[in-house]
Amino acid sequence: MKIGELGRATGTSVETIRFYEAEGLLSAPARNAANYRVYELAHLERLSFIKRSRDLGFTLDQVRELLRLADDPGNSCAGVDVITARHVAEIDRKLADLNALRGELVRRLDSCQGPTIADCRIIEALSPKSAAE
Amino acid sequence: MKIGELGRATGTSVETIRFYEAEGLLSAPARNAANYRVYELAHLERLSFIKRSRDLGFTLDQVRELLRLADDPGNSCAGVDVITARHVAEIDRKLADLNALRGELVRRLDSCQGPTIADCRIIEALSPKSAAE
DNA sequence: ATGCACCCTGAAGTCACTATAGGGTCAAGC
DNA sequence: GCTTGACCCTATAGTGACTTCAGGGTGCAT
Repeated sequence: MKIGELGRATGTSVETIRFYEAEGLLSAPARNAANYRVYELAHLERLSFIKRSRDLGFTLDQVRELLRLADDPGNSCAGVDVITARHVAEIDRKLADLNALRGELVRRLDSCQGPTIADCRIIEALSPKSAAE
Repeated sequence: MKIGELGRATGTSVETIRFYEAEGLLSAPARNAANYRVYELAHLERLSFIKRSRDLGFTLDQVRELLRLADDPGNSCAGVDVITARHVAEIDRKLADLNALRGELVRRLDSCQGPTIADCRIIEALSPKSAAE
């Protein structure tokens, strides 16, 4: 399996796969006569794991840790739980921030009536002279 | 007003102010005999505008555009509305993504029962052999 | 032999800062 | 007059997770 196939199979770009190899997340595969990377099933599985973790928003450092934990089936599950719970807490923080942001923006959009900048409530809200806080 | 005062007045770090100057967002102020930057009220107002916009999640490119629009009071307000509406749409996308993510993570956390990795539902969900999709 | 899709390396660019190294300035206190 | 400390300066590199670019090699079909 060449790098392009692996990319298509996992939904990862070729550049990203090479990047993961350089980062030590994915082990360097064998090379054929033309110096092309040749991947085995184990690589596909590993990269799928990485892709899923990234899609769930884990950082590369967290993925590294999850891989380390997953590699030993005797390990306690607690480490995984901790990483996941911490990640959920982080997401909750981001959700709260974004919701607050959205509220402010929509409020400003709704109040914008005049046709020119001089009457624009959004610009007005951003400008220091009308500072509301 | 020196750079440190300006920073305290706007809640911006000294490094960030110099960065904004290098980026062309904030015009270069006069210098005193010691080559220190000396800021006027106009700089404070401009930087406040930038800070507010950034706090609302606009990118520096969007801030640049907002500043350009705000500079001419005769401009149509429509441009500002478009930038803001686009930004709200972007936030909505992020909110949906984060909510979906959170749901998946919590579902996995809740279902994690066994004490070791071998029984861990989170690792299982990340591993390709149990691919659910 | 020519085109095209694919592969390779190494380096630089992205975003919005943050940090670091190595220095100069200024007022207060000894 | 000398030191201490807070402040200021420039230039450069680092962050995360890639992406893009420059400049080339490979493999197969036409």
